[in-house]
Amino acid sequence: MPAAPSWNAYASECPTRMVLDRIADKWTVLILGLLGQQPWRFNALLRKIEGLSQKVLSQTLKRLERDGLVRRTVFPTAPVTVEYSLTPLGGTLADSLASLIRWAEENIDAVLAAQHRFDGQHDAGDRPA
Amino acid sequence: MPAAPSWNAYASECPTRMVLDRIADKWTVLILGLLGQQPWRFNALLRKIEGLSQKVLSQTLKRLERDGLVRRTVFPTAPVTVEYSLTPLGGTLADSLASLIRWAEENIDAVLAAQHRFDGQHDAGDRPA
DNA sequence: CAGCATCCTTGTCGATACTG
DNA sequence: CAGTATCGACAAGGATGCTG
Repeated sequence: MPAAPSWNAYASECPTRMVLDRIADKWTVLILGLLGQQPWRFNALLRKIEGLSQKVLSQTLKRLERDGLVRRTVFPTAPVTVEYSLTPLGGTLADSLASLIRWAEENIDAVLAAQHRFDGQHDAGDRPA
Repeated sequence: MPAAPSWNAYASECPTRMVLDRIADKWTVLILGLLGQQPWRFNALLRKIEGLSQKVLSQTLKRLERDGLVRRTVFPTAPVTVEYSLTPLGGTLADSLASLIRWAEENIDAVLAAQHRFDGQHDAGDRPA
């Protein structure tokens, strides 16, 4: 059934909501962004993505594996080596997410400028120091 | 300065992180997804996006306005009418986000199937009932 | 190396009530 | 209609320590 089942992400009980909630996540975007380039080992991801804890990395990878987006490959070396890579399904998503990262990096200047303008007018009430 | 300042979203203190954190948000994706089609009024958005509370909608819209992605237009009718629309900057992002929603709606079947397979093998330990 | 288990601190969000 | 204010519940996330 490649047909359009007309899922609707705007309906609260729609399963797409769950998926959207998962992929619309800062860490997921960054992780899949890296996996889109090449396979990575656990600790390599951890070092690459600053501010990410093992706990969250572990959780997120497990979820992504369960969702069929990431493949976990264990090499029976000593000590054990584990490699994470994209599945074909994950590959179709990684492109969209990479474009998000690119957007952020390309438009951060404009966003920062907009924030300054906004804070100048609406005299700072709730902004972080 | 259209040049590449080499921002890096993988550095924890990089401002792009903040932006990424904001746009990689379920509600932001859904909201900008709608605004990409046409302008919307506050309560219309609220009704359209099931499960979204006024508080979160209000917060999110304010942030998006501050980031220069959304324009808030007040019409001096009685009672006052407020319309939310995309700025040009927001427009460049809305396309990427719309593709995320589309991905979710198109691939939800594959994800659901993967979850079943996974849960069958790794005997359910942490899944929600 | 690649994790899991635990504690405990945040903040995020939903529900409710009130204002211009 | 378009919000703001307050409260309380819940869960995500960081820090730490331990395992195969």
